[in-house]
Amino acid sequence: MRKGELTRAAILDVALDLASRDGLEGLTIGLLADKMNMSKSGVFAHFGSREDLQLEVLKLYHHRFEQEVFFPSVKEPRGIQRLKSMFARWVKRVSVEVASGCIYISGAVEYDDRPGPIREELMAMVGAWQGALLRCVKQCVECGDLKADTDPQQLVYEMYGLILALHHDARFLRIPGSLGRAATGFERLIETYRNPQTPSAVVAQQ
Amino acid sequence: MRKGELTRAAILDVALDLASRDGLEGLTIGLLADKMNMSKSGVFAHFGSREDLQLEVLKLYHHRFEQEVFFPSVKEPRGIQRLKSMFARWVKRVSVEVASGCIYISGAVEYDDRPGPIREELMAMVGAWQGALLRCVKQCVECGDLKADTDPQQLVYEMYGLILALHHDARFLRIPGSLGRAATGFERLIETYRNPQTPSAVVAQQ
DNA sequence: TGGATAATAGTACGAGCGTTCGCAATTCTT
DNA sequence: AAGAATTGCGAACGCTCGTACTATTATCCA
Repeated sequence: MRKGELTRAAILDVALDLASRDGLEGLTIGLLADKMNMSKSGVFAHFGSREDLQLEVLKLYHHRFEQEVFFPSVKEPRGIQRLKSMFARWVKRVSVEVASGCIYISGAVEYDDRPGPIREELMAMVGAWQGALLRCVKQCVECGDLKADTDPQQLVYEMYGLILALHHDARFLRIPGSLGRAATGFERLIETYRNPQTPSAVVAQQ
Repeated sequence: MRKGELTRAAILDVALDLASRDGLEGLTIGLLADKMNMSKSGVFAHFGSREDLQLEVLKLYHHRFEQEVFFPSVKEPRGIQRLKSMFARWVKRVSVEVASGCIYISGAVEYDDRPGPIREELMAMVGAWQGALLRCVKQCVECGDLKADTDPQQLVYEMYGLILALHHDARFLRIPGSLGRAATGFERLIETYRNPQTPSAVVAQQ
């Protein structure tokens, strides 16, 4: 690996930290150069433009999210167990991000009315994650873990709400115990949609 | 009313629009002056600083929120009816803000890690609203509309999550039908916590 | 090890930011 | 209507931003 690629990776790593804290839109080349003990132009040269830098940071974040949340969960068997794993890892990740900030969430606010490639990329990523959740819920219905009349979109919507509330209450309002409330909310959610004819689901409930 | 106060109010009105769209941090005096067909210094003179302007915008938003959501709801009789009114008006307000943006929500992301008077003010306002919801839920428990073992904080948490998800899915992802999902989620929520020994609550359900 | 190539620093530019200040124009008051 | 007070404009300041260009230094490969 050449030196250039190495420093580029190091820059992106620091940039992800900064963007998590201040938002993608708050990410600035000057501050990034300071943190890297480099000149502005030295940092800039690794990316064609600030927007390219932001896109790379976004991709890096997505990659880490997949690595920490998605991939370990799809190793779990289909059904409620996998869904629980997805949510648990998601909560864990966000609860860590309570200190650093979640780019999917802050990005959703920053780019809800700012067209361009970053918005497109962000929408695609968040959409992909919601899509993965949706597929998992549908599998839960198919295999009988959840009621047949379950509305998958509705369930995903409410799961997302629990995570957003966690981010809001824990990171912004600094209310203690938010993590437990997310977990409690999820359990109640699952309980509502659980198929009473499948006691095996109860057993699978660790 | 003197002319100065009149233009000041007009400026704040436009500023609220801009801040809803671009966030409080994205609110800029130059753009505001353009929209007002005034000079930058002319606009600036009405406020001691940009931060003061932002604080005034925040207060104006809070006032409108109270006017549209809170005050009409406290006229409803205590209990589940008032809670339903609060949520319904809240949803209605946010669904309008899907086009313009909600400052409570965008502000929570913008100022989750930015200390200062704006964060303090914002936290106080959001805290006050959550406090009002909390009191209302407690009254629901006291008057028997909701189960005695209801955790009020938990219920408020989940209500907030439904609203955040609405803002996220409708404004950022532009998913149709999100409004209905918020309503459905709330109904399920109430159903879970409803006191089965109080059929009167079912009657009150419009 | 020497020459080609890549990586970084330095400087400068134009734009936009919040803010200051002095002056002109308008509005209010009596 | 005249004087006083308020209101708004225009220009300028210092700052930071992203970006372009040039020169110097470090790294890679034969």
